[in-house]
Amino acid sequence: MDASAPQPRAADLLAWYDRHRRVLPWRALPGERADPYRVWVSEIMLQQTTIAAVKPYFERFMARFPTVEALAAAPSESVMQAWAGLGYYSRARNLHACAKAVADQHGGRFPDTEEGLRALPGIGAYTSGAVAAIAFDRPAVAVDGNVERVITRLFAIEDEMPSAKPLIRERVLALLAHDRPGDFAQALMDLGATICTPRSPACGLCPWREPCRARIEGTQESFPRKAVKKTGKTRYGAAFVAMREDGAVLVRTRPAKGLLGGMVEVPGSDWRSDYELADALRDQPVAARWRRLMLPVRHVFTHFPLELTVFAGRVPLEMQAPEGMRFTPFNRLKEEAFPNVFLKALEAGLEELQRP
DNA sequence: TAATCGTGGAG
DNA sequence: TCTCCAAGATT
Repeated sequence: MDASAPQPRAADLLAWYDRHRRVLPWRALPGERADPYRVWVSEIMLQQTTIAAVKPYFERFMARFPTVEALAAAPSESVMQAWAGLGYYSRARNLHACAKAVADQHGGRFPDTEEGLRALPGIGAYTSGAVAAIAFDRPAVAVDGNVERVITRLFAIEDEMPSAKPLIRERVLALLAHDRPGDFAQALMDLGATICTPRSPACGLCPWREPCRARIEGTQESFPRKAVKKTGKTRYGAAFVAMREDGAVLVRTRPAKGLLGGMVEVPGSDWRSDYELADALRDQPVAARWRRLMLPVRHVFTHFPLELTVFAGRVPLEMQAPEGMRFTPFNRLKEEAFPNVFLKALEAGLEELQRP
């Protein structure tokens, strides 16, 4: 052990935070009280999602659903549409369920303890701690990817993720600034996001550069330790863009659970690694003279890549939508809760139909 | 414990 | 082009 290395102190982190804290739409200014509703919505949106991607969604969401009561009273289609494009759609379903629980069972006020928050849908170990600390200034720890990186470097924790999680929590709890728990939680995340970055961390600017074991040993970028994860096999499928003579397009809503659950799609086949394109017409939603697009739509999900072959066709005005499907007027397509993969397919299909 | 679950940007 | 990964939760 190197006896000359000092122990990390929360006070040094907070002093850095007071000078360098980021200004964010959901974050209260110094001295202001945080709004639990805004904090909660932001924390759900920020799960596995970058700040840059969240910002426009957050602003639109707040304008559309200003309070937890407004969100609870909204139809689910409206909530899913507001979330469309942001990904991980179970978050939106759980968010809506959580708003209803808060409105109906908690009088419109969020529980102000980690345990109370943890019992709500979509709120797990991280988010319960984050909301408790940030919105209610409770002495709770919020361990996200930033904190995992900062702490594993600070103490040179060799255990692979996610096995190291209990030890990380323990270390954060020992460091916690009990006089400023909310600021401490946000400071730890700001440090990870701006200084203690995954690659090329700015150790020279870090308030914890002296006590950091990894920096002392020169192994910063090797933390946190984690196993390499392998990507799944490519899946293939067909999607059909059927446009009626008046411009309306055939769509349907996906089942509530599973991949892209509760979102809207253009009809298509299952997605399988052994899908045979030669049999694609078996999967057509309605009979039509389909034009097959030469360039497939490529899309990458977390656990597998997808290649979607798009078929585009015109159908007569009197065509009835099959059971479970509907025609959406062209000028209302933008109001449908399409995930990006189906926006890509739709765009490709519509472009094809414009050609002579 | 290990899968599942989106998307876009950075290097 | 490819890999990583971003304020994770659920099953």
